[in-house]
Amino acid sequence: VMILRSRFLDARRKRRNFSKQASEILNEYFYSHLSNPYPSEEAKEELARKCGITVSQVSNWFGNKRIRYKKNIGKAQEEANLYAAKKAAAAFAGASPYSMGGASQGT
Amino acid sequence: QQQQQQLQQQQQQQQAQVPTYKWMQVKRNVPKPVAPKTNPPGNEFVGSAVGTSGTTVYATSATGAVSCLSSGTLAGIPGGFNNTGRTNFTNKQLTELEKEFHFNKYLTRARRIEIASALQLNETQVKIWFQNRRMKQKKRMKEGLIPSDNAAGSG
DNA sequence: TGGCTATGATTGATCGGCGC
DNA sequence: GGCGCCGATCAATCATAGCC
Repeated sequence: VMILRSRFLDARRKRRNFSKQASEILNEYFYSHLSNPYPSEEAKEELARKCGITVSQVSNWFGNKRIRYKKNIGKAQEEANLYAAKKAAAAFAGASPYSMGGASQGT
Repeated sequence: QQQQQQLQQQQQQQQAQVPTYKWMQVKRNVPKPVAPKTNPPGNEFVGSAVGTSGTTVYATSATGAVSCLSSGTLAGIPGGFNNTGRTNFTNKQLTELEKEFHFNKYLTRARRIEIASALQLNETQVKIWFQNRRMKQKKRMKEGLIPSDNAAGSG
């Protein structure tokens, strides 16, 4: 048994949760694109940069998020409402902090 | 493709602000929820012929299931299925596949059959393994890792 | 310190598109 | 019309991080 285990006891072994900031960014994108949470390669790169993680990690995050979200359908998706509220609040402000559509070149 | 963007939230219920979108309903054709019947220790006949059609890789007959894993003997046991249908390759099988992979990243039909037979796996499983392997290598390349088996990680 | 949940990574297998 | 490959994704699982 351990033989099979040892096989990959090197990669997932050590891992760290993404920073709160990173999770925030990812969640913001996810819930602001809840209708189609499939970021393009470019969007992933952008997110990866913002979060300070790799593109693969972004892909993993969205993969996990989508699956886990589906599993929670039926339950109270507080997160969804939470970010929906935040989005609404942001709308009032007159800004769209969750618009990842165009590559905004902040200066 | 844009049309998809306009997905149709048909199941839109009075669900607060969280409607059900198409992607939430996406369901993949799970391989096989394993044989519902009980698998008493004794039957070791492994995966039968690979679906020539290609569509259904797994044995169309539920009896085609193999639960070698239950035996617990991992010393060279052919693909052990899980209760989810996911094949659990043994260390030996993986070793052989890796060796072949180092030899050549792509397999020929003939070679595939040989390996599949030697490892007691379906041709499709071997094919899929190689495909995933190639993708894995590409991914590692992007991360900056050396695909070579000679990974000298100093530090 | 021990149990439970949350979370990131891995991986066999599937989906859709492409070229031969 | 079928087959293999690619790229992305799914779905289940593993193993650890994090909290109480």
